[in-house]
Amino acid sequence: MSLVSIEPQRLYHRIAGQLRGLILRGEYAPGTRLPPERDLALQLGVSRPSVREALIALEVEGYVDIRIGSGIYARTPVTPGVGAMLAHADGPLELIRARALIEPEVAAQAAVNIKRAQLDGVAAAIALMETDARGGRIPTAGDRQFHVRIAEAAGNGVLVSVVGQLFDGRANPLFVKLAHYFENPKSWAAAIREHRKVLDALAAHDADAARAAMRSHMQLSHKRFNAGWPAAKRANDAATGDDSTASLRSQTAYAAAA
Amino acid sequence: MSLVSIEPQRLYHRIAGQLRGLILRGEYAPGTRLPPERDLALQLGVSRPSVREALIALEVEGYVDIRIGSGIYARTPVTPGVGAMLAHADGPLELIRARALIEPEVAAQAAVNIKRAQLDGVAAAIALMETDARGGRIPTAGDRQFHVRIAEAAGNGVLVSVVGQLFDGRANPLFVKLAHYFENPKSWAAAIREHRKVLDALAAHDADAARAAMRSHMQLSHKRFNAGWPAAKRANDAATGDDSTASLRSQTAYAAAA
DNA sequence: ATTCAAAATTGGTCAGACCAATTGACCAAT
DNA sequence: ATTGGTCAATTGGTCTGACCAATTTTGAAT
Repeated sequence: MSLVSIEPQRLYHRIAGQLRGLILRGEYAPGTRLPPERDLALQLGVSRPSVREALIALEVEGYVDIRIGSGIYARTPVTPGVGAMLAHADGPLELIRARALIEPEVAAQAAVNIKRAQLDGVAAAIALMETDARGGRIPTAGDRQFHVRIAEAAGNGVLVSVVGQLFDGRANPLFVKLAHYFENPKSWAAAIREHRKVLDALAAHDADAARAAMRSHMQLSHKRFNAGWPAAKRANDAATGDDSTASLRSQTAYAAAA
Repeated sequence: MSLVSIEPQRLYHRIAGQLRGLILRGEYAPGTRLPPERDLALQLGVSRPSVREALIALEVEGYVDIRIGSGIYARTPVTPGVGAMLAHADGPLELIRARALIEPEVAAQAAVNIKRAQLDGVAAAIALMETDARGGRIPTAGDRQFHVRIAEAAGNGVLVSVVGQLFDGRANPLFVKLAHYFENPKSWAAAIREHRKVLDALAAHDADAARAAMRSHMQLSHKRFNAGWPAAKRANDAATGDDSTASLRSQTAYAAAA
């Protein structure tokens, strides 16, 4: 069951990925206007309908506002509840520790309930990560799908919501700005390997194995982030001219924006 | 301020709305295939690009899976957001089941980290419940304190937020309206007894015992609610003049509002 | 300097075409 | 009978080019 179907990348998805990255990275700051559809198509070397499809996806996700006759405006998506969570949060590491506590139990529950179609859905999420990673893109979409679909398989909508919200904690500016210290082809490859272990346990309906695999994945994730954290923290402090309270301030800024 | 700026409904939005309704209403059951894009365009009297834009929006929202060369398949939508957590008929029960999965782990973590002052805080929360209950008041405040303070003792702000949000699910109208079917002096006395068991385990820094005690509390809570549920459901249906399809309708209503 | 209508810009929609992946029918070889 | 391959039909993916509608900008008239 380590074989997963390959999922062809549709153009709109890749375009949306690029633009989403630019927005999260601040190249298109919230409120600013993006280039016109026609220019984007030209710059990206694709047709205007493809750009439009990507923009509609981003609009649904809340990353842009589209105003007829005026233009496309960047936005930072507001996921309900996340702001409140991160108001207390001490950064990405705390977020991951919380997930490390919750998601293994979710996976264990999912292992019991999961249906064939849901298993395929999880496999597809991993496949999406692979194609994105192989294409040099950050496979966040597939990563989110993986975790959320497992929560769905657990058969509890509340858990789906919680897992989704926790994942979306990545949208936190501090997290995003420092992401490239942790996210690289090697770390993503490791994450994909760990995901596959979870999938195997789910396929075997082995709750204990699923719990262990997910816990391992979270702990290794924590380790990866932790390794890059000091450097990232230094860079962040230097960039903001701030001292040790950097994380607190940017948290406040986020809460105010939300 | 009864004037509201009219947002020009873009075509793809209206198309997506129709299709979303059909999927939620079961006309396109999950897993079944929708008509080809070309047919949809014909039936709706719009162009194929517009249909495609609608489908991409629905795909991002999770209502359909699009498979190249094969077709468009309806999917059971994911319901994000805290408010959406309780959009199901067995909302309160599902909420408790989610807490039963998460909070035992939180308690186990808290047992390891908890400090003397925090222990006193948890004890105070139980005391508050007692005085409220003895005075004939509903001891929700102390109940919330109990659960949130344990999360605080776990030393993770994200968990504090999650536990708090889940507890506040009680604020849901459906939950509130039916609460008096489950909440009575006897059930509160039982809850207080169970809380005290958790407190003992925390004081002993016994993670396993804390996990077990919290799990037991949640399971018994679930049992109490479950026992009163049929009667509550009947009363609710009668009050709303509804029949057995109440749950389905309220789901649809929610989705339409969102 | 202000006003306001024309022009330019920009998103919204459409039509038709061709490509690519999937599917199913049919046939040949084992 | 089963397996494997081929081919045509189906279906989604993308592109080109065009025109419409709303907004913004421009610039002339006042």
